[in-house]
Amino acid sequence: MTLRLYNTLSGQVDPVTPSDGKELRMYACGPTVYDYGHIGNFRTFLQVDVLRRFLHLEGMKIRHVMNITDVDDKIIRNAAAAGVPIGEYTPLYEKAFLDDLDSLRIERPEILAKATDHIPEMVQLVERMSEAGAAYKTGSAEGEGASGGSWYFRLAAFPEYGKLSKKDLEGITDGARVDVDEYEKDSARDFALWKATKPGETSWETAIGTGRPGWHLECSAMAMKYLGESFDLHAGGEDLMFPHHENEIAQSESVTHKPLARHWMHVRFLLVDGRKMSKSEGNFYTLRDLLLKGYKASAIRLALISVPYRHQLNFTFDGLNEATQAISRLRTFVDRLKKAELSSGTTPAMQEAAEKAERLYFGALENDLNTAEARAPIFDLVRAVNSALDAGTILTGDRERVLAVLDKFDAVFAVIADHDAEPTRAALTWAEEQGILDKAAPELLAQQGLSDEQVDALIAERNLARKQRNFKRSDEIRDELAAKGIVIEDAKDGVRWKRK
RNA sequence: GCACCGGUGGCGAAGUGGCUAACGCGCUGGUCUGCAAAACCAGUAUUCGCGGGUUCAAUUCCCGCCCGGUGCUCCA
Repeated sequence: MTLRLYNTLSGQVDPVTPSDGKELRMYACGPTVYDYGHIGNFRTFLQVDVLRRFLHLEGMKIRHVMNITDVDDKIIRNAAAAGVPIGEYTPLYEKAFLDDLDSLRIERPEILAKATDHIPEMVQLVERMSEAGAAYKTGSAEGEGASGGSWYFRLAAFPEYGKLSKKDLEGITDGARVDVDEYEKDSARDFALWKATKPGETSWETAIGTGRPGWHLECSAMAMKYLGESFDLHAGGEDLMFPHHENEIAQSESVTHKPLARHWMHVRFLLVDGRKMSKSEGNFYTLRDLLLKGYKASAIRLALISVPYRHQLNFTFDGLNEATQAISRLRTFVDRLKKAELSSGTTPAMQEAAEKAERLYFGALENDLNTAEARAPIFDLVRAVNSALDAGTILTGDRERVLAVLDKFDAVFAVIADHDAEPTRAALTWAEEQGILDKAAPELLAQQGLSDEQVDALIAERNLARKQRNFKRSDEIRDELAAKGIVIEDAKDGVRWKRK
């Protein structure tokens, strides 16, 4: 009954447990808010969401910290290009990021920590590293009252460097592909902790000089502030393993001499159409791009979580369509089951089917979050129950049991309960504000323009036509609605419709 | 170049040293329907990149090759 998760540090699948026996303390690297998030970003955040949702489902308490990097080179560059200070530039993208999390039903971490709110903690950490002989300052302005000068981490002071990514430092020659002595580093591989700034650049005046933090510093400082010097789990995209996480370890452990995190989880990158996603390849998609193309947030979520986190996911529009259909099947099923008229009682067959599905579902997720395997028993159950509904061999107690299993599925997958209207509407509103409404799918716009009342009116007209056996007119109406993304189902107990 | 991951039906994707190789999507036929849709049933991989080896037995282990991807540099 415990999640076992691959641990990059140990190289094996280890149980995930809170070291204090009460609350799991985890840190997951968040975004740099300089642009809108793309599906690659969200695959990682989504898989971390699957992790935390499953831990919750298994009854674990979590304290999850995520950083928001709101100062770095790209932000400074983009803000300068836009002609605004970074403090005016980043809030826009920070809000966009949080809105996108909501769209994808990614639960908010307990603590969101912004880099610029934690400069004192970072400065303090540099001071501790300096005392430990792991950090040094360079630059011509060195000396009393010096404001310039950058701080670097002295790799030579941390022999364990490379233990996470299993890199052999011996094999990496100094200066091989590193900027050569840009700031007079002792060793070319030493990394920046604190960057000296030129006059006019964004900077903070601190005890260690005037400048701005290096990227790796914030995560060490904030993780330790909120989670302690040693915590349970640290997660992020595979690219962060080296150098980012390796550097976090070096910064923290060189002063604490304790493992920063016991367990390290890394989410694999995705491909798009079989290639690495990049703007130059033309296969680069933000969440908003996809919503405007008419894909539902739930379908995007399912497509991005259905391949286990340690496997490369090949993202395609076929895959998105598949996810759309799969969700439709699940929602149609739940709807049907809830509305079915059943007699009271339970049947052994249904109870057993539900029990089996639940057992296999939990087993698959406990085994390194195998989301692909976890889906299978749920669909098996859906088929079995649909069959029973057809045959009339299911009772009210069975329904309760089956719905309870589906709830546990949705507690992690979060795709059955329909929250799709709002993200789509928000994306359209945003597109309008940006003046890019022409990028939206025509069907989407048509559907938005059709109110429930209008649909009901057309369906009433169609019902009348059908009663008069005027099938030509009734089919016309059905086609008309279909063109606007409305699907009609003539069931025994009446007509149902839904927005596609 | 060095290192790592993967190649399973039309597509996506699990899985295991030996029962009929999950599940989803798609497609074909049937039931139901005015026709559809939904749902159910049946069919859809004599076979798991190629070659060799280990084994009573390999898709699953080992070796080689081919192909795809990734890391070694900012990147989720």
